[in-house]
Amino acid sequence: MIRKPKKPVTLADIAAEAQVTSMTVSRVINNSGYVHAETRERVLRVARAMNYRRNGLARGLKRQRTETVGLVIGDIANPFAAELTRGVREVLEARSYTLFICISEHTAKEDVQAFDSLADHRADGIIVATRASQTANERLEELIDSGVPVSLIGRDFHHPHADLVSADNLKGGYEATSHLIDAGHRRIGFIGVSLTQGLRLRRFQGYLEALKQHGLSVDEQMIVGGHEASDQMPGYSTEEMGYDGMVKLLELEQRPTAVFARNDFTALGALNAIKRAGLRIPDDIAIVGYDDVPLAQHTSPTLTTVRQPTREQGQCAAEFLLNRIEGDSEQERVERTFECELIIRESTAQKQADFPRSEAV
Amino acid sequence: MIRKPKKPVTLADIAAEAQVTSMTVSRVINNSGYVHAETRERVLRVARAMNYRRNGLARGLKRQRTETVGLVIGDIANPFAAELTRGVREVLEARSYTLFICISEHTAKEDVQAFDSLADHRADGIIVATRASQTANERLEELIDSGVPVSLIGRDFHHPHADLVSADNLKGGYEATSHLIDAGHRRIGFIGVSLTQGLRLRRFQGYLEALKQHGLSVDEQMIVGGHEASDQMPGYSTEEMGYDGMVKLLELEQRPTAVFARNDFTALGALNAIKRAGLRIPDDIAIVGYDDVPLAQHTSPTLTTVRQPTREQGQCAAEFLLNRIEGDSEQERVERTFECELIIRESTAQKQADFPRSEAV
DNA sequence: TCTCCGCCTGTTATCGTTAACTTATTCAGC
DNA sequence: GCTGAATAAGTTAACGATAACAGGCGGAGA
Repeated sequence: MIRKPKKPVTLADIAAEAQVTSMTVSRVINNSGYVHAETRERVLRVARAMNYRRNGLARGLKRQRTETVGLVIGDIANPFAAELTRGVREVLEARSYTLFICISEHTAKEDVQAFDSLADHRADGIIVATRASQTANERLEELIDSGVPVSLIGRDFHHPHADLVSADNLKGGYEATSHLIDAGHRRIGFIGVSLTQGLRLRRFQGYLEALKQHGLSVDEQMIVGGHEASDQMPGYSTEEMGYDGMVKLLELEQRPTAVFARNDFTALGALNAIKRAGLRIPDDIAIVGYDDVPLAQHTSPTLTTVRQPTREQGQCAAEFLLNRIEGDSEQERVERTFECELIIRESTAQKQADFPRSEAV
Repeated sequence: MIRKPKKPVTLADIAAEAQVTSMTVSRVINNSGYVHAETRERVLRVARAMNYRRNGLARGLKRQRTETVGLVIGDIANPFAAELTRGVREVLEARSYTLFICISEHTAKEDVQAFDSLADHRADGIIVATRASQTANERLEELIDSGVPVSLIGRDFHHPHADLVSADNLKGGYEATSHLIDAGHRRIGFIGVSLTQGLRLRRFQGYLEALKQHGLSVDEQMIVGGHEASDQMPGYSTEEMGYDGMVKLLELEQRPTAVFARNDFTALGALNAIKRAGLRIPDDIAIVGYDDVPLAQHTSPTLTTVRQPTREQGQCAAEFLLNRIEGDSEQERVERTFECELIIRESTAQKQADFPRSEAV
C-alpha cells in the first residue's frame, strides 16, 4: 500500500517503493542517462501514485541554478507594466524559465527588498523595471558586481555588466510637444511632474527641449501635478493627479491651449476636468497623453498619445538576460533603445466637431 | 586581502576569513544563540566586506520552510488584482514573509504552471485568485491534499483544507440590477458574458435573480459580449468588450434603457459607445459598472458601480494563509464573505443635466 | 573545594538532489 | 572467444545552511 505522507515525498521514498536507488529515480524524473524502459515505467507509476513534486530547493542548490527569473516592477495595475510582463513571460516560457514577480510600489526600500529576496532565493537573473533611486541603485550595483545577471528596462542606471532596454522617451516627449506646437499652440502645459523632480523624466525633458527648439519660453506655472516626496510614488491612480493638475491649469489667468500629460491616465483625468469645466477638446484645449493604453482609443474624444513598443521591450530585456545567464555574466553590456510613435487621434485633431456627436467609430 | 569571488560567498568562506567555524557565522547572521560581542563584530565586518548574501535554497532546504508565499493572479494591469496584491503584501510584510507573484493570463495551463512553480520552489503557501477551471482545480486539489497551505480568493472551488475569501458578488449584482429596476428601468442589458458561460459569474447570477424577483423576463438578446472560448480570457482590454457589446445593444430594435456591465472597464467602453451614438447618460441609457476602480469617479458622467472591499480580501486571505502555515496545514477550513456596496453616481442618477456641463466635482 | 549554570564555540549529521565515478551486463564485430 | 562500446544500474560526495549535541571556561553559591 502506497501512503500519501504529510511530509513531502522524496526521491528516496519513491526509490524504496520502486526497488531502485534514488539516482535511478532522478534519472527517470529528469529524463537523463540510461534507464531500462520497464524500470522507467515502474518508477513513473510510483512517482505519480505518490504525487511526487520535486524539491526545487535541493535541486537548485545542487545544480547551482534554478531556472527562475525575477521581475521587479513598481506598479502592478498599470497597462504598461502588464504589457512589459507579457513580453518577458513569452520569452521566458519559450526557454522554460519560471518568472517570479516582485512589486515594489515605487519605494526605494521595497525595491531593495525585492532585489534581496530574488537574490537570496537564487533567481538566475533579475529584470528591473522600477524607477531608479539612490539606495536601490547602490544595492543593484552590489548584486551585479557579485555576478548576478541583471537586465534593466527604462531605468536610469548604468553598469558595465547590466544590459539596458529603453524607449526613446526624450524623442517621444519632443514629438508630442512639437505636434502641439505645429498645430499652432503656444501655451502648452505639462501635467504630472514637479519642475525639479521632472528632470529625471525623459518625456518631460523632451517637452522642455521642444519648447526651447521652437523658441518658446517655459512657464513654471504651467507645470503641475508632481509629488514632491522623492521616495514615494502613487499607484495607478494618476488620473487623480491629472484631474487636479488640470483644475489648477484652468484657474490660471492665461490658461494653456494645450496640455501634455505624463501618461494616459493622467491625460484621462485632465480630459475629464476639461469636460467638467464645460470646455471642448480639442477646440478649447488640446491634449496629448503617453503610453497608448488600450483605453486611449475608447475615450471620447479619443486620445492622441505616444506609443512605445512595450511588449517588445519586455521581450528584449528577457532575451538579453537569458543570454547573460547562459553565457558569461560579466560579458560586455548590450543596450537597445526602441523608437516611440506619435499616435494622432481626436484630442488634438485640427478641426473637430463638438462632443458628444453622432456616430463615427 | 579579501577577494570578491565570482562564485557566491558562503558561510564557510566567511568562517575561514574570520577564523571561526561556519556555525558561528550562521549564529551571527541569524542573530541566534550565544556569540561573543567581539566575534560578532569581526564576523559581521568580514561578511559585509565580502558582500555575503545568504543562500535561500540551502537555508530553505535545511529549515523546511522558505518564508515565502506565492500569489497567483490571472491578470496584472487590473486595479482589482493590484488592490488585492496590496492587501496581501501588507500582511505578509508585517510578518516578514516574501511575496512572489505568478501571472496566469487567465489560462488553465498557465494556472497549473504557476501552482507547480510555486510548489516546486517550496513556497510555504499559495494564495490563488484566478478563475476556476477543471484542470487547474484538479491540480490544486492534489497540492492541498499533499499538505500545501492554500488560501483562495473569489474562486469557485471548495476543499476542506483550503480557506476561502470572497465578496458577495451575487448580492452585489442583485443590488446593482435592483437599483436600475427601482429607477423604473424595465429593459436592462448585461455586457460582458455569454449566457452559458456567465452562469459561473456570481454578479451575473445576481442580475438574473433580480430580474426574476421583480417579475421581469430575461431577454437573451440583451446579454452580450462573452468570449466563448472557455480556457482563454482577454487581459485588461475589456473596455473593448464593453464598447463592442454596447454597439450590439444599440442596434437592437428595442434597445435597453439601462445596462449592467460586468466590470468598470467594460462599463467605460459601453459608456463611450453610448456617447459616440449621440445618446445621453443616464437620460437615454443608464449604466452600472462593478469594482469601483479609481477611474470610475473621474469619468464623465461619473460611474455608478459596486465596490467590493478588495484590499481587505487580500489581507484576509493572507492572514488565513499564515495561520495555516504557522498552525496545522490540515486544520478546518475558514471562510469569509465580504459585503459589497452599491455606489451611486451620475451614470444612474434620476434627474440629470446634460453632459458635458459646467462645474460640480 | 566542588558543583552547577550561563556563556561561547565547535562537531556532526542532515535537508533532497544530482554530478561524477564505478560496477555489471549485454552484444556486435573480428 | 576476446575487445570494446553501449546500456543499466549503484555508490559517493557534494551543494550551503543549520539543528542538535558536545564540550570548555569562568564564576557564583554552598
